[in-house]
Amino acid sequence: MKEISKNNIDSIDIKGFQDDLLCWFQAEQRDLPWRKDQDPYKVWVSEIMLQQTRVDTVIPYFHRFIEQFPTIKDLSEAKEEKVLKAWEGLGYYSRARNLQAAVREVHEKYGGKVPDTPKEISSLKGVGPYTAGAILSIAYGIPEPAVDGNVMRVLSRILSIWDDIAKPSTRKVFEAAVRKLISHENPSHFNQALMELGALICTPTSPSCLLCPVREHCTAFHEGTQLELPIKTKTKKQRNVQLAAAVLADNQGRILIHKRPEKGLLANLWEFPMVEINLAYVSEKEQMKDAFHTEYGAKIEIDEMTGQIEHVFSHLTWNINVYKGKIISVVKEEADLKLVTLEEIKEFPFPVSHQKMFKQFLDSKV
DNA sequence: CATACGTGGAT
DNA sequence: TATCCAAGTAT
Repeated sequence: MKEISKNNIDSIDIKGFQDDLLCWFQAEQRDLPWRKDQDPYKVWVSEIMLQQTRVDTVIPYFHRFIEQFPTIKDLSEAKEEKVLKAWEGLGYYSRARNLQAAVREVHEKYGGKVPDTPKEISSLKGVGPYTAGAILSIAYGIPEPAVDGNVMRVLSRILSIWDDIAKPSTRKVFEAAVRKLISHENPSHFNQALMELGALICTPTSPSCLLCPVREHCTAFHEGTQLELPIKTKTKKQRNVQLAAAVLADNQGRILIHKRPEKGLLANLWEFPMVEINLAYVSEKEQMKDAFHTEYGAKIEIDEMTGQIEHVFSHLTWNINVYKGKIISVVKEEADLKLVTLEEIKEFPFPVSHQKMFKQFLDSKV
């Protein structure tokens, strides 16, 4: 059935395809803040923020980030905590830390100029095949593929490519296709147009084929297979973790916060102390007092539960029972543990789940 | 290669 | 409500 369709890369009218695509992009492209100029730094920041993240979500973050860190030098010299605070709520926080590390490398090793070769730019932390191609093409006009989810969806339909786009190896198939199709006159607009088409017209569930500028070049449109493509296998389901957290105050009303480890989930963000709960055990409050003593060296008193938080990540779910309590003593006063006032707490980067937790705590006081 | 890594919006 | 997702990368 599917074998009937050839991958039409060799029969497609490449020049006609490029012209139709580029003409459409020229007329219909969205007015986005990172399209104001081609500053490689701003292109870079936008591409990192846009990884697995919607345009509408990114826009306000991009404005604030560029205002706070306008240049490579500014970001290089910033405290990591400030960078994470600027990233707070965007998710995938290693992006922010990798971006700063890479920007520092560019500042020191390349005199502040973002490198313009595939080899050099790909060696930077957080810059993978997609981002390397995006920066090279958009900022420097170099004809490199920038294959993201949009491009795979669009080209799977146009060229009738039935490979499973969930498999990492499949990206290479699309990169090879882009190398044949890309406009050498305008690689920047070509790559952006492919993505823009995926975002505006060639959407996952209901593509607007009748509005598509390249439908006459599209195998799927001719064969009516646009709703079957791309092929993407299911991901497996995630696990649950039961947790208990506590917003703990000392006798001056200061709150105890904890800095998460530098690797792994929500690395280097701050949180309210939290412990995993073992179901078949003594009461939750007793379990918490024990665990808080072991983990944080804190002697505490747990008062009432102020709420519950369910937080769904891409790969797991946190179910958190949130308590309020008092600090009797903190033995382990180290760098990852701080007592802060309600005013100071605003300066620290928290995951969204803990922002919600803090709101519940404030509400419970009135 | 498969899995970890966040979040909020769409259907 | 459940599922999938949105301009991916590191390990």
